[in-house]
Amino acid sequence: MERNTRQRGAIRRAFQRTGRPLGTGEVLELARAEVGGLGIATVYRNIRTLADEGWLTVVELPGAVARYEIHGKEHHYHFRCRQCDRVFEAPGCIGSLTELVPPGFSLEDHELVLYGRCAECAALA
Amino acid sequence: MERNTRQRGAIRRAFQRTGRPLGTGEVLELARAEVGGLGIATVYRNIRTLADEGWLTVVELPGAVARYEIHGKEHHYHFRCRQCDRVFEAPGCIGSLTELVPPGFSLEDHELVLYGRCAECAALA
DNA sequence: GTCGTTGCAAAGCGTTTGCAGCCTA
DNA sequence: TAGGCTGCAAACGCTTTGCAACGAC
Repeated sequence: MERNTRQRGAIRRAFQRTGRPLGTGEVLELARAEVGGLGIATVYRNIRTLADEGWLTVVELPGAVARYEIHGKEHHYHFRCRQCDRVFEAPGCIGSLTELVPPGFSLEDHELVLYGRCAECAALA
Repeated sequence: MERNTRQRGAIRRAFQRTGRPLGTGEVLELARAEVGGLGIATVYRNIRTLADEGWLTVVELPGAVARYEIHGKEHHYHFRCRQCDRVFEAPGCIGSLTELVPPGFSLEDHELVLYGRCAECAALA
């Protein structure tokens, strides 16, 4: 049976507070503000547990380490900042993709990744 | 100045002969057929060199190791078959994406990955 | 002969696992 | 009290780097 430890609570709150996909390093940093001696192995184990139980969704982007976000959000894409390397959500949905699908292929899903500068980094440049 | 070694030649030919994206392990295996003692570090270094000079293009897909293919293709997206796990090219380009970009963000590039069944697997199902 | 290149081994880096002790239920 | 959970450190797999020897030009 699953237990509610201080560590698991801190990790959950890290996702709830930021509202964007987080990598393990970001989770460790955020959750350590609450639980000082938190170890990276605990972050990995809890992320896996939370993903297995459906509380988290894995966000895999090309050439990047896996990130995770709370499951059950509206349809959205992801925007990856080339400067700070953070990932943000980009709500919305593009139209028909059928003209892109080769003949005979059956389309089930799609993932769109936007690259550029986030508002923070764009303002600094 | 760049030199034409047996190792580099074998690695180039591995790509030319197969005509599809290859990972480092596949390159090592194929090129070792020509150059027995070929080391994995040499494969990595040559792939980087060939990519830097524009002879290779990096193909990165979510949750997969990087692959490389000979440069010079038209603009295209990638279609990944969930059944046979092969990756295909999907020529074309979607229209405006500006309505997806959050306020203050600056869009530089985008990538679209389609998931589903390729013609071959769809026909079998 | 120069100096780019190679193979080996060691070092990184992100992730997983073994283990003894801790703590939630 | 039982056994899930934690932190530490070592193990992992993949990639990069240091280094002395090699070989293309």
